[in-house]
Amino acid sequence: MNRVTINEVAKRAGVSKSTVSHVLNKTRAVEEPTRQKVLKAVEELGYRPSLVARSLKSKRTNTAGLLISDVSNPFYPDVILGVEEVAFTEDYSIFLCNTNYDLERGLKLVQSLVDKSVDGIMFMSSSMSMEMVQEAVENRIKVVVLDWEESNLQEMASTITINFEIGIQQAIRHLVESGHRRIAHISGPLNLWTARVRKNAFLKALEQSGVDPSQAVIIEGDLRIEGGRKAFEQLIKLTPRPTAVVAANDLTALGVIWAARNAGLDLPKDLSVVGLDDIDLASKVSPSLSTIALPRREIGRLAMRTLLEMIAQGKDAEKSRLTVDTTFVLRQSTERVR
Amino acid sequence: MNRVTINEVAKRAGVSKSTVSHVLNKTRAVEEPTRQKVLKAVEELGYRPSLVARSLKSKRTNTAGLLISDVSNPFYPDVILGVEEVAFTEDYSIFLCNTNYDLERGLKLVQSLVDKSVDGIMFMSSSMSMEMVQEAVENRIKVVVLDWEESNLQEMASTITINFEIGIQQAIRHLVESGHRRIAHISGPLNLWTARVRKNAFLKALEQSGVDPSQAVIIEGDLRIEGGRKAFEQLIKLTPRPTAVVAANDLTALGVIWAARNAGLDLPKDLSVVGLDDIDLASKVSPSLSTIALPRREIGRLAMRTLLEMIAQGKDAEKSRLTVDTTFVLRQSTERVR
DNA sequence: TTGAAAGCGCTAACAG
DNA sequence: CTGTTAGCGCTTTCAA
Repeated sequence: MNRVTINEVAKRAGVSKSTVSHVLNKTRAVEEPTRQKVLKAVEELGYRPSLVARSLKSKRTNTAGLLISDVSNPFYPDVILGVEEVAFTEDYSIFLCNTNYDLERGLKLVQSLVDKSVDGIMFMSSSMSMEMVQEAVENRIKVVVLDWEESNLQEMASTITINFEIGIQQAIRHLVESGHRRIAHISGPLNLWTARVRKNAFLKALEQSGVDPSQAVIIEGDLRIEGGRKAFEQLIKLTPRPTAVVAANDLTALGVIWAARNAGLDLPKDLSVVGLDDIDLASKVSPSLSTIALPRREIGRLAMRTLLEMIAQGKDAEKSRLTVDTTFVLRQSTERVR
Repeated sequence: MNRVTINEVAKRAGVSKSTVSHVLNKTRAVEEPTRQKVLKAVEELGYRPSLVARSLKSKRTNTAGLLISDVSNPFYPDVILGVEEVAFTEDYSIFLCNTNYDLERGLKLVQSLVDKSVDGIMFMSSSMSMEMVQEAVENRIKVVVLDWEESNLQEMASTITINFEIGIQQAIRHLVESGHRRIAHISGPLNLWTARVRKNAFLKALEQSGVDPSQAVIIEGDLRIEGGRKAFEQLIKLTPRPTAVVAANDLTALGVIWAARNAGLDLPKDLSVVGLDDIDLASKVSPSLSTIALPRREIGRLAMRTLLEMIAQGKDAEKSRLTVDTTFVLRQSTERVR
């Protein structure tokens, strides 16, 4: 009734347990007859090696942590699927951790992953601190960080950077070509690095399209629907009112759209809205959302692949610098200004 | 640079490692001065016990698996949050596994969880097999199953059952009172137990509201948007055409709504649609979706709590039978028939 | 009140 | 080619 161990297999096969270990791991040559005896015993007893025992010895657990802000943020599910897709092929299991946008909670989660000796951690929460990364690295845990930058991060972790500039540029160019001049931006919380990056890309894109960025309206949101709603309340009071708004993510954009509709505006006639992320929903709401798409699933795959490479390299694994591009997707929430 | 072990702590504190272990786990009385020495050494060295070593001895890993169909199905994120909420308080980490609606993949994932000696598994995928449950139970792993029933499941696992009848009844009653008589149902794949349960609840509710269930139209969907679209294609061809449809889940309902809109129907005037799940989206699309709500987050909490109880009880833990209720939520996708 | 020592189930270096 | 043995880092008897 108890889990069968390597000893019982060895006994049944009439060999030593090291032989059993070796045939199972193909780690040294074994005479065919002996091999067969072992395999037979394994089969008959239904033996499955205990990974925790193996981990104690080998210092590898075949597990990795994935730290995200909040699964119910539609940005993440596809990323998770990408991670799992490659994890599965390598027999890795993924600990999913939601920081709930809370730094303290995030740190506790990381510590718990460290205690469990995961082989690596993918940091994808927007709430990040160097402390978390250090905690991992000091314990020889490989780290991949999505879309974050800090002076001394580079030497500790691989990074995946999202090139927002390119997609945002396309979006702004489209808006300007459609006659928009007063274009507002609803950013994420500006204490987040990634929010600042997007904001700066926005300003830069304005300039490149010949619009004076110093006049641009920036409203700080929270990357959620509610923030979009609130931002709209401010937006509506401005004179002259912006004719277009580029939000830091799709949820914010949807918040704007729904608030605008509640306020009796006719979208996109009265206001053009651009999101960012291209979550599933974006193509399905009405009006469908023009947005800046990013390859979420591919990001997940890349992150896990990168982690596996670092793990395979061991000790002083190289840190890779990856970049993924974004693209403007034109739908119905943007229109030529009248 | 290497992880510090209990031995180094013992040496530094000038005590035996068993003493260190005991003060850390408060598992036997220790003289205050000795205790302080140990604590000091722990502090100075930044010692953190290795959970994998501990697990090898104690047979508990403080990890659990959560098997779902697919994170990008909006039913799951809230459930996950509920699970994690209680897991976090007990220092449990959760392996998230997506079966992708694939039985074979599901079994492999379960085996991998078994190999990693998780303390428990929560089965919440719609693609289930007894083989998976057995695989877990045979290895003394505690099991909680959501919304599934099989003759011999009861003795192996705790179950959480969703009482669909109550919510579906409310929905049907509302439709009938609004004048609907030709009410169709788009079910999930009828090889799934839970799809059959909902279908039967639908038929029963019709009868209770005085509509002949033998005349009812049932179309099989796939619990996804695409299935809803396809079902609509069939629906539209029927004469007489149903005036209302109750879908097996919200995604299906949305598929119907969007297909109907594409086909030029005016909703809800031309067709009343009821979903099931009350995903976030339901309240936000237009027209907003009348639906049968279920307490997703609470389900997650309950599942994890149940699992923890079983784990705490050990050996012959009691299996609990829980039920959660559903409720009809009236929004704009249903209307009085004309 | 504390320590020594025997494992938990594996892997791998060493010997034969 | 195979077996013996020494750990991995803990917990927990058993003795002192």
